[in-house]
Amino acid sequence: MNPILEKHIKKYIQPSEEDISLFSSLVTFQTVTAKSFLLEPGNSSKNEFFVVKGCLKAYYLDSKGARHIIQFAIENWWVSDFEAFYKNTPSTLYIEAIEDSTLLTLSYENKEILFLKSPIFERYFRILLTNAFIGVRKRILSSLQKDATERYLEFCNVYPSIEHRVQNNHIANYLGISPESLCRIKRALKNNLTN
Amino acid sequence: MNPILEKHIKKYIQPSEEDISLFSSLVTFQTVTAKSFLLEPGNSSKNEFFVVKGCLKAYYLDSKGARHIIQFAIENWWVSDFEAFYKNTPSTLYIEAIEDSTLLTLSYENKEILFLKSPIFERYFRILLTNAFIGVRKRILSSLQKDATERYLEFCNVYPSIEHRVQNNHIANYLGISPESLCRIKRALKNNLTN
DNA sequence: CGCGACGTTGATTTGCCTCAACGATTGTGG
DNA sequence: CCACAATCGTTGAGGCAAATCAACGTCGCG
Repeated sequence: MNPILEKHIKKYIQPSEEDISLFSSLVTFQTVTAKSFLLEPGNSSKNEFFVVKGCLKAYYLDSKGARHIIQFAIENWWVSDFEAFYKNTPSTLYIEAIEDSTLLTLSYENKEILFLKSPIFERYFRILLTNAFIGVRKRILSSLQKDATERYLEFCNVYPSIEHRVQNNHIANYLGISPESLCRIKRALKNNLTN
Repeated sequence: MNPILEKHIKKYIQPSEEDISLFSSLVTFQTVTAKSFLLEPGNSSKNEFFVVKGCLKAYYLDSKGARHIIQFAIENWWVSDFEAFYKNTPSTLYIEAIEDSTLLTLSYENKEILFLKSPIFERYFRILLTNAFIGVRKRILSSLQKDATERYLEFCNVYPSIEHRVQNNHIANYLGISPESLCRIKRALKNNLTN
């Protein structure tokens, strides 16, 4: 078993040796270069990815072709197309590597096998999902009640390490503002610091 | 077991008779009048509520005292303060009945007992959470990429029944716009239809 | 070296908020 | 059951934050 994932699992549940080796046998190790696609609409492979090292982005294209980044994934994050994964609907999500990355891949079929043989992992994924849900709820609240500057500062707090790893227009896209606005926000903040 | 909840459960999993009667023994039946509070900050009782009949709203008050409705709950919805429920942090959420409602209440302690004795319900709640997560993600996308008119139309599609059950300013609050704006949006839409 | 992608800056426009006033509807006590 | 208050919905005027449009500088790369 990959030690990073094992450590992550043991933060939430206490699996037996057998549980761990079962999980280990069901995931596959993978290294990808920057700009590789792990998921594209039309590609029907249903996988969840655990980021051991590197950085990914998950985004949708809307009906006008505009891109909307919904999530970044760095070390210790799981990322997948939840909707396609659980609802058997065609995927509309792109998952793309921003940096050269090493990943563990868990297929839909293997996840079902995992749950059947070691139901303790239902709990693991339920807890992760709860945390993700709480985080997304917070993001809704801030998108509704906070202005762009506040949201940018919040982003910097939540993802201090990402801030220098992804380009400006990706962050602007995630925050739902234009790259020009983000640029002006950064300038205003810098001026405030030096005055 | 309440037939409405039993039907809801059986949409997602196949529990045994014993599972169902265990669940039934762990929830309590409750009727409340409109404007009753089911959860308030400071009230440390940790419960999840299943709406058998009626309508609730869940909202936060921010540091400036402004209210932000994060969720409506009607028939067949579960509602709770996820954050307090799972993280043992003090609750900052209000859950309030909009209509006279009948509810089933599941306490934190009983939910843990439920999971211990009938782990199949881990799966039930994991699936519900996944669906909720997908819904909240969609809401983020629309709050970031769509204007107020589009968000209102989306709301009407997602909650056609709620639209006439809750007052205008609640819907505006949920959408993150002012009641005045929502009023103007409705007028503009009506004019478009008649022209 | 030259091309393309990205970041920066300014000018203008736009969507929505805030404030204020007034009409409609609901709820309540006499 | 009516009268009045309180709450909610509607409309207009003015202001602000952020988008859009356009231009230019900079950096990395074939």
